[in-house]
Amino acid sequence: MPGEGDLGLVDALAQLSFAVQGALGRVAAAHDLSIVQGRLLGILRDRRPTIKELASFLQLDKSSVTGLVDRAEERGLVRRTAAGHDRRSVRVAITTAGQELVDRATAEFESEVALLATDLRPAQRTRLSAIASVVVAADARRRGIDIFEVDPPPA
Amino acid sequence: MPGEGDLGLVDALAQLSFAVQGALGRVAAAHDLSIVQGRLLGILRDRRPTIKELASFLQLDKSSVTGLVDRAEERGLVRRTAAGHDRRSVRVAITTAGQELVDRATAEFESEVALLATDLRPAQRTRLSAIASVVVAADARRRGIDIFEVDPPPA
DNA sequence: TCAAAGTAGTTGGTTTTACCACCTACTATA
DNA sequence: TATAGTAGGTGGTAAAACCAACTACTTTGA
Repeated sequence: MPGEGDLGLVDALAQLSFAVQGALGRVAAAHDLSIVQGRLLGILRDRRPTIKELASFLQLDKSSVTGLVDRAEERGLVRRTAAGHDRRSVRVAITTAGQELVDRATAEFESEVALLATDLRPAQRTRLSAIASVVVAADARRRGIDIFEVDPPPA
Repeated sequence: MPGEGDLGLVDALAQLSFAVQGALGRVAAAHDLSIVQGRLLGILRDRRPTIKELASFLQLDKSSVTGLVDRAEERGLVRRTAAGHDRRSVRVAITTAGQELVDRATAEFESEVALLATDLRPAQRTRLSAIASVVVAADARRRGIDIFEVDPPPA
């Protein structure tokens, strides 16, 4: 039996996701990024995926990822590098400028999350983090994880 | 100290929001809606806001809401009605067709949430719902709630 | 009491970012 | 080695966001 002010799991999750996306959107906009562009940089912090892997992870059409990477590359945030032996394929890596940008944005997002969590007690934060991690893991597994190489040796 | 597989609050919230938005996006797309259009219908389930109130709640420019409502109205999901005495203003109401659509979509979204929550134990679901509700309430308060009339008498 | 200022909503123009269908270049298979 | 398949890109279209300017109405204050 949900307590006073409890929205129920379905509504609470939906509204929570809007609150978090709002925070992400504000932070991204402050750096002239869209949410998806910010997400791209976040992914590239510790990965060098191919276009196809990005498309699968971001749930976008590969031609959308082409455009996404194009725009980030024009701004010098990202670089296309040759992938191993398959000469059709490309790996996307973050540049120093991109790294700096995503670091700044991440710090700002941390402040936004702190604001969102102001009313939570420490134990609740810990629980939220743990439970959300389980949900995220379940979702990744269910979507057929497409876990790509992490931290391959820099070119 | 976060346990094994714990992403930390910041990452866990961000990724959770993407998982939930993905589910919302799939459900919306299955009914030829965007996420925002679905959100509009969700709001209208029990409210008759003005364009301005919608803009503030959805964090959109009012001209964007004009377009959003236009498209929904063209599909017969929504209706503009005269607001009280202020003849500049308009109240947006859901139609029967819109109601049916949002009911179907809501049911599908519930299944998606059930999938996301498969790995959670009952107590964890309860906690997630409660904690998320607190966060959502804090966010609404912080944004300067603009709570609009709920269930005003139908015209 | 009525002119000026303010507000709700729309219009028009622009931009961004998706999508799809198709194309090229390369790789794997029979 | 012809043929299938796959990675990525192109070109065209559409949705949805923004801003600035406009209309119609309401509020204010001299």
